[in-house]
Amino acid sequence: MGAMGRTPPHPEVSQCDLQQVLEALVDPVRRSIVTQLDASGTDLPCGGFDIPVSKSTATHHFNVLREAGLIRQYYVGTSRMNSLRRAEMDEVFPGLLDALTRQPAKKI
Amino acid sequence: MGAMGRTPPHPEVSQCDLQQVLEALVDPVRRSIVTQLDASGTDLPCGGFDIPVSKSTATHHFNVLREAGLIRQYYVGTSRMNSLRRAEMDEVFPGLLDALTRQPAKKI
DNA sequence: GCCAAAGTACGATCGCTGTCAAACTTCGAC
DNA sequence: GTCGAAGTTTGACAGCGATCGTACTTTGGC
Repeated sequence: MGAMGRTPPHPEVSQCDLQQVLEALVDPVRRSIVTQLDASGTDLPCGGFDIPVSKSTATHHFNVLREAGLIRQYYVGTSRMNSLRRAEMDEVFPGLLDALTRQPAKKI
Repeated sequence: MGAMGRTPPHPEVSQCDLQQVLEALVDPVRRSIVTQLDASGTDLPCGGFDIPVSKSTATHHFNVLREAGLIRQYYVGTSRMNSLRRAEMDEVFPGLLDALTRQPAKKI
């Protein structure tokens, strides 16, 4: 058991910052990740997304999303699973994710 | 009558792009402009906002907001008035401005 | 006509961030 | 134990965009 076995830090819902959430969502790749998560309705591993970037760049994007409070991450084997914190986000920023995921998920 | 007398180009509501709108709203200064416009309920001249930037920078921000479709601009004397295109935005991106202006307008 | 007020246009700068490749770590399967 | 799959870490790089000062334009008031 090493660093990979521990779950990374997640912000509390109450201390989520709108500015940080917006900066996370303004990137097309990250917004696509959120949209895909929302559409799938299930948790997905990092490799389970259709995004046009390298693995290291993907890692970066997932970190930004997690630090903003948008997703929760946990390990299952070697896979890092990603879960959309939908209900929590709706609680703090009602209507925001609705407004963004309502849009047709454009190809990026 | 010169360049100042003509109204600058405004995008149609139908051709407003979510990505562009998000990029416009992610900047704290611009988001503050939108929030102040929404709160005031009236049109305001460029000089009528509480924003911590120079005049030339302010011009840039207003241009970005206009090109994204968020505000409408027209001249009254030497003043350039700014009007929030609230209803039109609500039509294309329902809930978006609601979610953003609901937040307490933080000091920037 | 002259001047001040309100913005605009133009460069220049500077920091941030998205990107990748390469090397590394961890875990599961065999 | 070896190997491959899945991610991470690190360092480097490139491009964008927010910012400012300065010079300029337009308009209205006197």
